[in-house]
Amino acid sequence: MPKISEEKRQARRDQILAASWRCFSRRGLHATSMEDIVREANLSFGAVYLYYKSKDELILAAFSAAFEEMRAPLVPILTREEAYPLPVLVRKITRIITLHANRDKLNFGVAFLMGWGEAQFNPRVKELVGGGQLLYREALTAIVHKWQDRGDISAHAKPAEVAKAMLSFFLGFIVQSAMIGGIDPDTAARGIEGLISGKLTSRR
Amino acid sequence: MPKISEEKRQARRDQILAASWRCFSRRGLHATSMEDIVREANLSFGAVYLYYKSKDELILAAFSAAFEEMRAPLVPILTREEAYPLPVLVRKITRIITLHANRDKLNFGVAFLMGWGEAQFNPRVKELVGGGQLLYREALTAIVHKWQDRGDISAHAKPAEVAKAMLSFFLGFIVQSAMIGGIDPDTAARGIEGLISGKLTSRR
Amino acid sequence: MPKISEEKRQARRDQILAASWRCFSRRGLHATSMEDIVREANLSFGAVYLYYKSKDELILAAFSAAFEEMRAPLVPILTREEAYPLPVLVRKITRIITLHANRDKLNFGVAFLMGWGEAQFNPRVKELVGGGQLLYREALTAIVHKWQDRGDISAHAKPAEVAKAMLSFFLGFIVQSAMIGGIDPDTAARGIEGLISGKLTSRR
Amino acid sequence: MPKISEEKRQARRDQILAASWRCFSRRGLHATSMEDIVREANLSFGAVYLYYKSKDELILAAFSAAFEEMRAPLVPILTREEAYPLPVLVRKITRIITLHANRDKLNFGVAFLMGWGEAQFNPRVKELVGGGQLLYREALTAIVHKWQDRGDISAHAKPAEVAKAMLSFFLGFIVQSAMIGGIDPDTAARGIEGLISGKLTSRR
DNA sequence: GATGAATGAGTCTTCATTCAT
DNA sequence: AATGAATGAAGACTCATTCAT
Repeated sequence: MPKISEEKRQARRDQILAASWRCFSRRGLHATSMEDIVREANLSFGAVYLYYKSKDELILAAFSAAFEEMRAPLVPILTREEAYPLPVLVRKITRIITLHANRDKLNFGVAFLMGWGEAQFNPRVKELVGGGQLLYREALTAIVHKWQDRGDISAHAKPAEVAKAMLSFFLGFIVQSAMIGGIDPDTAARGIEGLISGKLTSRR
Repeated sequence: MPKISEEKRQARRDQILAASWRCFSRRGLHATSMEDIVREANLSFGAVYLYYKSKDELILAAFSAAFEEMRAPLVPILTREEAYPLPVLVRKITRIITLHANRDKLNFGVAFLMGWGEAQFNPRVKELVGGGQLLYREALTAIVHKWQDRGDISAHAKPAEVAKAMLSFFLGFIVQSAMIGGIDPDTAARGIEGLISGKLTSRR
Repeated sequence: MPKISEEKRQARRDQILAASWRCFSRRGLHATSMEDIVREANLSFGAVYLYYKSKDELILAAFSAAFEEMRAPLVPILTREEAYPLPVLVRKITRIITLHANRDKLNFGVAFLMGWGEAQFNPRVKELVGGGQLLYREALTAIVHKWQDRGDISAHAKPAEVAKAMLSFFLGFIVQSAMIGGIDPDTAARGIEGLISGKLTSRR
Repeated sequence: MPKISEEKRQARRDQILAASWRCFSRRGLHATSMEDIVREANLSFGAVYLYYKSKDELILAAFSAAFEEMRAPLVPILTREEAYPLPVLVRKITRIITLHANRDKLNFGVAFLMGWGEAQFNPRVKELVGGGQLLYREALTAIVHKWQDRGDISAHAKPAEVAKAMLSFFLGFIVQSAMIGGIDPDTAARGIEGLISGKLTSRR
């Protein structure tokens, strides 16, 4: 059987994935039918099923690609030898999130919330997305360590806990952007800056 | 006149809503069929449709009730005359979120992500949930004002921006809890405390 | 059991029938639900079923009453001692049909076609309506006899056949009025007059 | 490329339409379920919906085809250069109606009344069927003109009115045949002949 | 490799009728 | 007599997936 060349094959997969995202971001996962995708990709049912063996497979591949794409530009920021100070970090990361959410003229912000919603009842998506979040959490923990070493934050703070707080902040930025808007990288950075500007610390 | 009493009627509505939530939190919105709900409520199709005129109506009512239930205990905390200091506020709010997410032996944490996912393509749910978030944002803005008045945070910070940062944090707490866990009210409070413990304010 | 008085009972039946016709003529037989009728009559399900034991019963009663109502004014015209000449007869009968079709501000013309359509698969309605038509045919036959006796038409014509032709004409008047309009009693009378104005008779 | 050929496609549509008519003429429009049609056509639900996108579409297509089929043999008779005399015209037209009503071993006479009944509350069917009737009316008007030119009927008669009277007669023939019978092309022709055999013209 | 017609279980929803009160 | 909440079978339609060509 004269198999198609590997590049051709990958190109087809990409074409299908791209079409899928256009559909998914337009109508949502469940409202998108395989027919929608087939049409959007200008392909046939048979062709799509040749490359992805089920709709679930396609959904998984779509989220995998999407989160992978966003991970790429984040890595250098998160692993930078000299950790960025908090407000800078916030601005840089939220900017990447925002860029990613609006790439390709797509309303891609929905993708995150769509993915999290799907993850609640789709173990494979949950593992995929959750796995990514765990990695971000670790990267943030490393940053907090550097801050502590550098004396930027209290030596008593537990890096893992601070990282969790930070991760929350970034995830929430995504939710807030998609749900009610009114927040952008600069706003977020200044907001965080304001938050840490005082000494509310203890008193409790 | 066997016209049912208003209480009886409300009881039925509650019964159906409760059954719906059991189904929704078990299988998700779209994977739950009307038949699932009908069975779970020990009722007939006709009876359910007597109280809610469509599945969409039921979904909307379900989210409306759920968010309302959480709003109730949140209000006194957010509107307290003397604003709580940040870490205390964080602990109190995240505790309510956590309690709410685990009430009735339900895995209710999924409800939030489910709702946000649904909201992306369901305008009525979006309005409902988004409207709630806007109110929380305003309440948080008022708190930041009090902090500023009290000298807890810099007079230069814009309350609206700080509130947005805080709202992000709470929303992200929900995401993180549901997706990867490892975070609880105490962890969150200490994490935030650690974050503001330094003087990273930097001029970038 | 203190049965309701007979008049009261009849009044209720009439009230239900009137409501039914309002619904039927608005939406058609099948698109009208029992609930529509119940609401239109300002009654309860139980009440309606107390007087008519099924929707079919109600449909039958409705047609029965409707055709009865139209039969009343037709009888004196059809049984008049001295038979009206054809154009006069046509004008009088079509006028009654038209009046009947528009009584009570109802678009009642639909009732005929509705009834005939229903009759095709509802034997009881067919018998009811068909029975009426047979009677009209007989009455028309008697008229033709008088015409023949009087010398108005050829002695060779068979009265039964001429009556059938006339009945066709009246039934078709109903169809044409309801479907495309453009015909009224005067038009019909003049049309028939024109038709018989020549001597196309034979030649064949 | 297994894209089905246009003939194959048309054959399938015809197969479905034929099955539909068998069902419709057996049980009526509303009593026929899509499942009935699916079974009668020996196809699957999906297949039927592949060719007709809703039951309404199918109903419309069915009537469209049915009325088209009858229109074909009627046209040459109605547009004949030398207009047939009335009794001949009546015999020829009613014969076609009768043939059409009994084609394919179907009780197809019901189709007309079914269609008119449906038309009362189905605008698209009304337009379809009504449009056809208007065309027949015009064709009949043209015939009456020829009769007048030829001196067959009075020059004072208005052709349009006479045509309306004639159309009524044909439509009524359909009703009478389906409802009570006892009428056939010969009877109809002789009946009309008898009707015009006199000089009832009278001035009322 | 590629096609798209075909499948049929599953979805939401309606509605005539009943019956406890 | 009268009420209207409740029933549940039946209806129209969708859509992920397969497979003959």
